[in-house]
Amino acid sequence: MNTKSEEDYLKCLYHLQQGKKSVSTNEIANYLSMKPSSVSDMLKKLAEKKCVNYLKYKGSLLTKKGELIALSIIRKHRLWETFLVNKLGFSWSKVHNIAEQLEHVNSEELIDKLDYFLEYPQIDPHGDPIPQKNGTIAKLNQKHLSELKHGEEGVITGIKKGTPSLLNFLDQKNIKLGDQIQLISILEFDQSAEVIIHKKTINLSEKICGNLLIETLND
Amino acid sequence: MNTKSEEDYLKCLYHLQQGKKSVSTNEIANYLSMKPSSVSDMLKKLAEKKCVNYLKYKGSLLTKKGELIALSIIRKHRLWETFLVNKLGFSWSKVHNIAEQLEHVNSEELIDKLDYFLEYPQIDPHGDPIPQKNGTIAKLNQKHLSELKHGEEGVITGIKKGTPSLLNFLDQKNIKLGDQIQLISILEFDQSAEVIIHKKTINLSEKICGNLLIETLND
DNA sequence: TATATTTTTTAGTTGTGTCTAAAAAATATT
DNA sequence: AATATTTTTTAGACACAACTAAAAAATATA
Repeated sequence: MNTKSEEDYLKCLYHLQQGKKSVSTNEIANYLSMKPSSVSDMLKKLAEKKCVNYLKYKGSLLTKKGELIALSIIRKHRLWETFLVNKLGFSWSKVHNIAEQLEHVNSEELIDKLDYFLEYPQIDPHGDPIPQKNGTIAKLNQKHLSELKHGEEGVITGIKKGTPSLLNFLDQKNIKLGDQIQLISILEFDQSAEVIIHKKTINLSEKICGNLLIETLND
Repeated sequence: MNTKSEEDYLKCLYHLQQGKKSVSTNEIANYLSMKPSSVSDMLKKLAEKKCVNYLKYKGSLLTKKGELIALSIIRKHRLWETFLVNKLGFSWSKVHNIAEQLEHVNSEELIDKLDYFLEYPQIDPHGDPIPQKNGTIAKLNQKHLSELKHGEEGVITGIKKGTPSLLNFLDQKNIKLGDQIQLISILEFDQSAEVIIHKKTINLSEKICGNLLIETLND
């Protein structure tokens, strides 16, 4: 078992190392709001536990073992966020701090049962993919709504130009960041989109489609 | 805010002090599987925080402040246990350790929303009353099923004589400890009981009634 | 009541995870 | 290449919450 602190470092390393060949001590300190000396200490400890490849003065990277632990914590974090939003009715933006605490609760059975209860979600309310139990994780890719294939679904994760009239429209339709959306078809005569959102089919104009950013699972 | 450790001591004191005028250091140490010296240290600390009335060599009792904190943690513990059993499908007996972790998650909004999601339960799956947000808590009283008033409901919290044939019967009907049960009426000619359990009405013989212990909220 | 036993507290130690300050290594500048 | 700057590590301190061992107080026993 790992302490809460160790788990925080592993998760932090996972996020920082994406697409890099090494993560510096200062980067970690900055990300976690700690002093570099504290980070050095912990890296030494995690290296001894074979969770991190750490070369003095050269930076760090997760080992396979460390990466799997990090992914299991990210999995817990994102499942709990999904629970908080979908079941308890929290808004998208208020769940992070609570999930930061819940992610450290230690029980494999709990997470298995939560996953089942949530019906094995693939994407969390922020549009980030939820790692599977075995550590696999889908790649992210954000597109315009109009770029989706017919039938493809995703999560609304951004609004390109947040003009008041657009925000008003979305508010009126109760469309929020984090909502699941599925493209049915693009109508040829005006390029407007038939979509399913909140289990209802509605039509969105070309202009609106172009301003909605959608996170999907596959290319 | 209080540390996990402080919360554990306050909760422990709440449980130990029921019906007593003081709790000894050794009792606490024994309950928490710690050494008396560690307990002395913590009692001094909690006394400084005005959570405990502590007289050297004489024992301890919670202050009103300490009691309210203890009740809020017990409230969280019992709401989470209810969630684990009623929503995630855990069995009655496996939820304690997980709830011990979840009870330390700190977010008032989380507990409010969980309470609503669970439809404001009054009793947890072990038949213990759930403290209200304001710190009030119902008294416990365990009765035989046949002692309930008509229409009264409670939770099955014990089986008087666990003979194999009775356990078999309960197993076959899928009746478990922690299940909610409501008495409709006692039939005069054989003293058998009409009850609602799992949303269905069934009849239980006098003998079975006499062996089921039910926790109810009121006298 | 004097002594023995039990309970409780105090004093000092340990491990974890943070910190500050100083030293060492790596990198940038002249 | 020598020096200055930045980054990183080491060394030592501190808070927390546990521990052991010894001292002190309370209680029981002879």
